[in-house]
Parts: sequence; C-alpha cells; structure tokens
Amino acid sequence: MSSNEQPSAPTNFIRNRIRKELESGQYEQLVTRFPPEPNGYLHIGHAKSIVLNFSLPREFGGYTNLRFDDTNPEKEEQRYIDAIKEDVRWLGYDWKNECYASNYFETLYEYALHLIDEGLAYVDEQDADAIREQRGTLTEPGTNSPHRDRSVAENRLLFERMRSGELPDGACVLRAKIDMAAPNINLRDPVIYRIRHQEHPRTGTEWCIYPSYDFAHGQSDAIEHITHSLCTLEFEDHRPLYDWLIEHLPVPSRPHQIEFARLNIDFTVLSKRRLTRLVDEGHVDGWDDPRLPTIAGLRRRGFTPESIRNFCTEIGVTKSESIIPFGVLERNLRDDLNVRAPRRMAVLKPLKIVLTNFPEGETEWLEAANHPQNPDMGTRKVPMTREVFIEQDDFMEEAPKKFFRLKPGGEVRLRNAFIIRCDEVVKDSAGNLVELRCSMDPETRSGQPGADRKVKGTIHWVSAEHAVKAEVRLYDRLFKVPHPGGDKEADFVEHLNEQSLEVLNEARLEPGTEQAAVGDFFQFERLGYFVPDHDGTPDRPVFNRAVTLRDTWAKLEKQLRQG
RNA sequence: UGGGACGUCGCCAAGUUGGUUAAGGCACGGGGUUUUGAUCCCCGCAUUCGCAGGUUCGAGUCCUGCCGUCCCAGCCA
Repeated sequence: MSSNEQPSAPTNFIRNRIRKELESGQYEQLVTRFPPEPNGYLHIGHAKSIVLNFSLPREFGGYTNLRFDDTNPEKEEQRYIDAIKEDVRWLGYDWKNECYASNYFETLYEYALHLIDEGLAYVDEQDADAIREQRGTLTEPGTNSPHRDRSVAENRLLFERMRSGELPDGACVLRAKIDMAAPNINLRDPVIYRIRHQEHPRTGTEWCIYPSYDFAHGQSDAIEHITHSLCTLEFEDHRPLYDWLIEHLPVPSRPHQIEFARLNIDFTVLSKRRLTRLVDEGHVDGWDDPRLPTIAGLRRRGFTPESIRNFCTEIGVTKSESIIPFGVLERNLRDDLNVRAPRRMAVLKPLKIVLTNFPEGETEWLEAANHPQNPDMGTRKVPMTREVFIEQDDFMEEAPKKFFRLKPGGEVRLRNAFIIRCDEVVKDSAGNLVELRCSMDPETRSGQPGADRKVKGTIHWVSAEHAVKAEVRLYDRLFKVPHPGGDKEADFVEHLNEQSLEVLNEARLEPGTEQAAVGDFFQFERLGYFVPDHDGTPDRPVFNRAVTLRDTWAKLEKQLRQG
C-alpha cells in the first residue's frame, strides 16, 4: 500500500439510510452523481461531495456519474470543464459516464411542453421586477400572475416562440403553475425556463432558452437513473419542488434528494463566488495559487489526494453546520507524508559555520537514511566539507535554558554526522553575525563507537560547497480572521493576510534534491514537507512548503515569551 | 412574527425501533523511546447530551414549551 488511508469509513446518516434501503431491496444498485457547474474551479468543499458520491457506490455497489450542470451559459466555460475533470481524476476517482445537463436540453424541452399540456406551466411575459413583487414575502403569500390562466394552446405557442429566437432576453419566462400562496417560496410558480441569447460551451447557438437549475437537476437525475441525489443543505427547501417535478413529469426513474452540510474551514473562503473574486481581482496568482483551498491550489501547495480523501472521511457527513480548523487538513497531509516522504536536508536561512578541525578542500560522504522508520526507503550519501550552512534559527547567542540548539561554547549534533562545538562567533564591524567557527568531535561520527554520545540537540545542515541554491516559498493562512466570509460589515478581501506568502531566495538544498520533478515530495528534516513548484527551472529550483512539521519548540517558545 | 433545518467534551462526531458505566478522532495535559524539540508508544480527558418541564421501572434517544444558530423572497447553482 502506497498510502496510509483509513481502513473504514465512519458511519453517517446517508450511509445508514442506504444500507437499510439496500437491505429492504428498494433498488439493486446505488447510482450517484457529482454535479459541478463549470463556472469555476473545484475546491476542498467539492472534495467532500466527491468523496461521498464516489465512495458510497464503491462500498455498496453501483457507480457515479460526473455531470456538468451547464444550464447557465453566461458563466460557464470549457476551461472549467477541463479543469474539473482533471481535479476529479487527480483525487483518484473515475466516473462511469461523463454527462452534461445540456445533453438533455431536447428532453427537458419536451418535459416543459408536457407540463404546459397538463396545465401545469405557463408563459409569463412580466419582467423580473413584477414577478418578484408578486412573489410575496416570507410572511405574506404571493399573488397570481395575470397570465397564469392562459390556455394550453396559447402557452404552447408562446413557449415555441421563446425557443425560436424571435424574443429578446427577458421578454418572458416559463413558470411552473404550483401555488402562489405556498409557505415555501420555491413553490410559488418558480421560473423554469428563461431566454438567454448566449453561446453555450457545449450546444453553441442551438438554444436561446435554458432551463433553470430546479427544472434541469432533478430531471437529469431521473434520466440518468440516479438513485441518490446528494446535495448541500441550502437545497433542502427545493426538495418539495424537486419531488413535484419528478411526480408530474414522465421521467424514467425516481431519484431522491438528500442534503448534507457543506464544508467550512476557518481562515479561508469556500464559495466559488468569493474564490472567483480573489482570482479575478488578482489577490492571488490564479486558481492554482498554493494559498487557495482549490483542488488545484492544494495540489500545487503539495497536498496529496490521499490526504484530502482522508480529511474528507475524517470530518464526517452530517446535517449540522460546522467549521473545521485548517490545521485538521494540514495534519492529514503530515500523517500521509510522514510515512511516504523521503527525507532530505535543506537550509532555509543559511548561517555559515567553519569546522576548524575539518581538513580543508576535502569532502567526506556520509550515509543518511531516507526514512528513519522505513529502511526499505534506502540511504543516500551526503557530502560534508569544512564549511557548511546551518539554519539561522538553530543558533542563539543568548539562549534560554530550554534552547537545545547551538550556542556559544555549546554542543549540538549535525544530523547524520557528528557533534560540533561552537568555539567562536565571528561578527563584522557593524556587529552583524558573519559566521561561526566550530570544532567537530570525529569520534561521534555516525556509525562510529562514539556516535552514541548524547547531546541535547540535533540540527540539519548542508555543505556550503555542494549545496544548491533554491527559492523556497512559505505559505501562511490567506486571511487574518477565522471567518472572513462571515463579516456582515466588511468585505472579505479586507481580511486578507498580506503576509500569506514569504519568498526565500537564499535557501540551500542538499545536492540532488534539485533534480526532483513536480509531483515529488520530501520532508526537509526538522522543517516540514516540501514539493517542487512548476515555476522552477533546472538552475533555479523552486520549492513550496506544503506544511511545517509539528513544532513543539515553537509552541514552547511562544509560551515562554508570553510568560 | 411564514417555511425548512440544526443544537452530544475546546473542534469534529458515533449513538440501531428508549435499557447497565455516553464510541472514536483531533486538540490538550502527563510519561516513555528517539542522531528530526518530528514520528511512534502508554496514560488522562463529558455523572452528562441547548434549556425547562413531562411520560416511563428506565430517555441523549418519546411528548410539550422555550432558547440559540443557519437557509429561503435570482429570469444563479
């Protein structure tokens, strides 16, 4: 097994319901669908839906369709269709059928005609404002449209004219005739077709009328013989309409809509509207910006499909709305990469040290394990020379007692090498730290008898002569507040964290690491998990930090600072 | 003030048709191992299920009434 995926899915109300239905023989196989609208990129919230929709049939038998809900050509584009397919595949799922609501436009049109013939739909040529006013309010019933009781023949004629293209946008709509006094506003004669002279990414200019979500979704489910149409809570109020249409139309099957709570994560936004704004207004560098919770962004950041799937399974599926800490997502990445990522050494902010008793001009190749707990991952040789770089953070001139790293006169182990002592701190005339002069204890070299001598700290390093210079990008939360989208007063972009990206230009990698390709991942020991970014070039590698390691010292240090 | 839904430990979340001591994960605290202050391993962590009543031998699970939160008045999905 290449990953450490959780063995069993936790139980949830949808799974329980399906198990019971299967036991009572209500249907022979489970058919679900993942129905994105191609008007933006998929994000981690979609991943929750994807994992649910694909894992259920996988467990109980059946299959999942990928269906593009492409009923609004004003916002939909082919590039989004392509990106969505790539993201679903990357997450590890394969759909049975690639479907499009637009494939059913002709059938849907016939269904509309059927409703008209049954006296259950009518054409209304009032404008949007008039229709809105007649809809009533949350506490007052609506009033009937003056066109509500047109004859079937007239409705047919008008609807055909809508399709013919002779009418401009907004000239009229087709409405289902249900009940203007219904307490559920969705039942107050909802609009089911509107005129849109707009080229569609799939059907081109074939149509100038498009079905609304309500009219297209359930019927598409029925056409595809979807048994369970899983969607988020905000559609709960639409279920009566969903059912009404299914019951009044000659559809080939009877799907059931079940709603679950959408995913919320703190310090980020998870709505396509807001993500689109961040991209369009240039607050981030495209849909795959590593700070974004988009699938493309998470992938570029260094997240693995396994970690995202595990996360989605771990958080569960319920009807209660919750906000998951971003750290939960990060921990899932760590858990996955901890067992799989080869270890390397890299120094983010270099501090030069000279090993005064190490022979000048010489290189010693030391053996280093690629994974401390997994010998199967093998070993590699790392070069040691007289001059090496260590992390600036690993040296303190005036260190607190709990600081286990290097300090004047103190000892520390160089990972995979030997123990050194800091003999001298060299500064320039301005008092800036220039380098450290240290002596090594050759007896403590890894593999030597003296190697078991204990010192408090072990730090990572790279040979100054061999290290490869690289750019390393560190990411922090995109927003400064836990719920950027929940602020009624301020626009969410005002809460953007301007320090969410930190670019390090002086990082040094253990030689060989620069050969890595996009898709590879490493643990840079003591620092975190890093992946090559596609912005990198052979002579200028670029790495993204996906996530840090759990850092107990940082936590302790913070506590000490706060007293 | 209409309709729909939700409310179990700091964060998630199990709790079959009411039946002894309210799963599990994360976080947190303590201890052990460790050449990553990482990982890993132990141990601890809700007399209580939004609140108040009621039914019952027995209720997180049933009833009643409150309280709180979210969604709905697009020719968006």
